[in-house]
Amino acid sequence: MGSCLAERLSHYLELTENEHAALDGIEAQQRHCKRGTILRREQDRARELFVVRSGWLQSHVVLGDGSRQIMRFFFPGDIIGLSSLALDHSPETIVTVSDASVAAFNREKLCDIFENHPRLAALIFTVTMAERVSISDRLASIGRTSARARVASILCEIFARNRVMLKGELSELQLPLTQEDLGDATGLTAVHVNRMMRGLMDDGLIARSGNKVRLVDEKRLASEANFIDRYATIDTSWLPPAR
Amino acid sequence: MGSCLAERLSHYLELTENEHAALDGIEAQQRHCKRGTILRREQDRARELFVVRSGWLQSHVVLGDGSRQIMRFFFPGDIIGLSSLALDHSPETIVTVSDASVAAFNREKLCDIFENHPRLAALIFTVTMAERVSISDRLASIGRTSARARVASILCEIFARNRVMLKGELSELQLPLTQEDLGDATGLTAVHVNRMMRGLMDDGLIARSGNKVRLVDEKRLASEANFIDRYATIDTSWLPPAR
DNA sequence: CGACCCCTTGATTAGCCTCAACAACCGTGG
DNA sequence: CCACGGTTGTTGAGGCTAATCAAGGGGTCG
Repeated sequence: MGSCLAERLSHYLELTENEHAALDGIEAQQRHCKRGTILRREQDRARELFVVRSGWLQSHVVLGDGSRQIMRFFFPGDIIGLSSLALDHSPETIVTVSDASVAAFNREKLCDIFENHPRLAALIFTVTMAERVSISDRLASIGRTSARARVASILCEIFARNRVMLKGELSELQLPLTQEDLGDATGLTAVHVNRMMRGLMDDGLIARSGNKVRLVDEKRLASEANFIDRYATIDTSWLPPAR
Repeated sequence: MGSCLAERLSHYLELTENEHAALDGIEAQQRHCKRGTILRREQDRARELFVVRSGWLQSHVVLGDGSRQIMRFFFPGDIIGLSSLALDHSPETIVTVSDASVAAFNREKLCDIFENHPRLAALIFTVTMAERVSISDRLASIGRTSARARVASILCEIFARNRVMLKGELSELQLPLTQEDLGDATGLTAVHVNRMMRGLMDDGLIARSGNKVRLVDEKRLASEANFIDRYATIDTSWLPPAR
C-alpha cells in the first residue's frame, strides 16, 4: 500500500521521511482498469497525472490518414502525463495495454513538491530527462535503422525498463502487446513485425511461446539494435540536499 | 547583455527581480564558436549545460553503420545538455550548425535554482516537457508519415521555434542547414530531401533562393505535415508562487 | 585555378507496404 | 457441448516509396 512512485524513486536515491510523507498522499485514489481502457483522449483537458501501479499502458497519436504512432509504453512505477503539464490539452491518447491499476494525482501535488521538496523535484526532473534520452533513442532507431533492428530495439527496451522495478533477472516476459502494437511503436506494419520476429527466432536471438518472449541472446540482440540501457543507473550527484 | 535564458523564459512568465538575479550569473562565460565546432562528443563526461545566445546547433548520434541521426536542433534561448543530467556521459554529440555563441553553466547552478527558486525550476521543467512533446511529434512524423510530410514538418518546426524568440512575423529564414542535415533529422537521404523540397516548391508551398526559405502557404504546409506548434503558448498556471 | 562542398537530376534497386487468404485462438451464446 | 464471430498471427505475391549509384553543375575558399 506504499507509493509506487516512492518505490521507483527509491531505486535511485534513499528518500527521507519527509519526502516519503510528501509522496504518500499522491496515490490515494487508485483506479483499476481493464485492458483497452482509455484513460485520456487526445485533446482532452488534462489536469491530472498518473502513476502506474500495475499493468502496462501506452500513449499514442492518430494521424490524419488514420495511422497510429505509439509514443511510449508505460510500466509500473512510471509517471504518465507529465508532458501535458505544459499544454492544457493532452497531446496524446493514453490506453491500458493489459489490465492495470493506476493512481491519479493532480498538478497541485507536483507544485507542492517543487515548493517544499527541491531534491525530490530535481530527482523527478532527472528521471524524466532519462526518459527523454530513451525517446531520442527510439527516434534514432526509427529514423536510421532497419526493420529488424527496430523490432530488436523495442524488445530490448521493454525488457530493460521492466528490470528496473523487478530488479535482477528477467529473460522471459509475457507481452500483452499485439504485433500491431509493436508495429505502431516502431513505425512498421504488423505484417512486417511478424516477419522480423520470425527472423529473430530463426536466428536464435529470441524464443516465443504464446505471448511469452524470451531473449535467448540478449547481447547480440542489443548489438544489432544499437540498444543502450538508459535506465540501469541515473546520476543523482548534482541534486540539492534533502529538506 | 542580459541572460538569453531569462529572455526566453520571460516569454512564458514575468520573472521577479530575484529570479532575474538567479539567472544573471548563469551566462557569465560566453563562448563563440565557428560553424562545425564540436562542443561535446558522444560519451564525453558532461558536467556543464549550455544556453544558446546566438546561432544554431544540433545534437546527433552516429550508429554502428556510420549513419547519423540528428536528434534536435537548438536555437537562441534553448538549453542544451539537460538530457545528460541523468547520465554522466553524454548520449549525443553537440555541434554548431552556424557560427554561434553559447554560454556554459554547470549543474550546481541548476541545483541552486531547484533549491531557492521553485517557480523557476518548475518553469524550466515545464519548458522541457514541451520539448518532450515536440520530440514525440518528430517521432510520429518519422514513424508514420511520408518523406514529403517529414520535410514539411521539420520546416514548420524550425520556423515555429524561431518565432518564440523573434516574436511576431517570420515567413522567411536563412537556413544554415545542408540538405544532408535535414535528411539526418528526418530519417531520409539528402537526395530524397532535395526531391521533396522541389516538390514543395513546385506546389507553391515554399519558395527558396540560396539558403533562404520562405513559407508561402504555411497553413497547407502544416496541414500536410500534421504539424502542431507546441511552443506558441505553454501552460504556467500550476506553478508555485515566485520566491 | 583547382579542390571541395553542396545541390540537382536520372536510372536502378531494395526494403517495406498492401492486399489477400487462411489458421489458431479466444469468449460468447445457443 | 459445439457453433460462431472476432481478433491476432502467419505466409505469399506484387507494388510503391525511398535508397543507392552515378554524373554533372554552381559556389566558395585557399
